[in-house]
Amino acid sequence: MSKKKQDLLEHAEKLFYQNGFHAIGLKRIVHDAGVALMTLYNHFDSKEDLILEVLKNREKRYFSHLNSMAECRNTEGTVSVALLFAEAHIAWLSSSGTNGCMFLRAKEEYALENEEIVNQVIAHKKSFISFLVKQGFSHAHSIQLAMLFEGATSLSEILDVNDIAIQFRSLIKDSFRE
Amino acid sequence: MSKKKQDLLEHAEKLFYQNGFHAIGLKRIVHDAGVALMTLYNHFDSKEDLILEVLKNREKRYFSHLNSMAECRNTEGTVSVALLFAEAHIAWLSSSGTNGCMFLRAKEEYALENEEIVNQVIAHKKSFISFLVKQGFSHAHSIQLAMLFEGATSLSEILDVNDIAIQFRSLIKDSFRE
DNA sequence: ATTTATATAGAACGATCATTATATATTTAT
DNA sequence: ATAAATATATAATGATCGTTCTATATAAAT
Repeated sequence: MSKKKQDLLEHAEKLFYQNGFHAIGLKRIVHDAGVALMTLYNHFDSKEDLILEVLKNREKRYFSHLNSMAECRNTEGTVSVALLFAEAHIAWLSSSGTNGCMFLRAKEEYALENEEIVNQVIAHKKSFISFLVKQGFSHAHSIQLAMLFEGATSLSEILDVNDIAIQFRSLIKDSFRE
Repeated sequence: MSKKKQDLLEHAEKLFYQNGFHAIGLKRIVHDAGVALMTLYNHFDSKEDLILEVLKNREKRYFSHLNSMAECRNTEGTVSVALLFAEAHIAWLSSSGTNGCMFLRAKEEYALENEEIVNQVIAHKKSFISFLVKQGFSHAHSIQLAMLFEGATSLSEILDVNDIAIQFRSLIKDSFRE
């Protein structure tokens, strides 16, 4: 991929996450990326196309992050594995910032405006649940884990991530004990 | 309160929730409320002031909703009480729509733009946790409950609320059993 | 070296944004 | 009935929005 395109994706992701999608203009994105406005339109059809690609990029990175954790999985047992992914998610939250889930925010902002964005976010969340099922969790347990993950993400906007991590682990131990 | 003002608050809340705060213009709000633009500025200092009042209004309604549930609390015991509030929250989600938590969305959109909005949302979430503590839950359990509530709200954007309710109750039973 | 592709700055487009001004009307209170 | 308060429609403000056009410059490929 072109370096300019990569710069655009990176700065767009950061700005969208910190300010929201409607709140940030393309002028600001190209300025921060150090790129001309026409270069953006050379790589992306529209702002909403840029948003779609930003989300695809972020999804790929998030799953890579989880998978890299799953690899060093020397332990079996539902609790341990769930705790493993919980730590991975907490680590993601710590480095990602405290502005909620970017996917859900995109869906919320474009709920009535862009069906493609909405569908892509729904697909992402469903494939996250599928990912958990593939890891050996039951469907019910996967939904429960997903709920806990979303809850941790939201609450990290209000409370310290370390305090959340403690209760996060505690909830998992109680719900997944064998 | 003036009826015009109430109409404005109601339509603003609905439009903000469905479209986002930056995405919706004041023209659209006054049009839907059947009111002149200057009437809005007669009742509110600015768009962001309107947002603050919408959130205050919603917070009042949400806590009223929870309290009306707490009143018909003929049962004691941590699990039963937690389940009671869980049902109240599920009922709120069912009637509120599936676009996430309006408070967090406001905080996210104005994170770098309006400190007052951010602080009001943080205060709201903290007073929700305080509410739980007042209901007799430990601090740790209150944070856990808050996390579950937020998770249910987020996940209701993706899955059917009834399916969520099942796992929601299951998580509470596991974590709050005496 | 010449062609082809990509990036540049800057202006223009039409639209919409929040906000203010103006001047007329309607409602409410005394 | 008279005065005060509130609501109305409309337009203007200056700014910003996403997108397109133009014309020049840089870079890559043949």
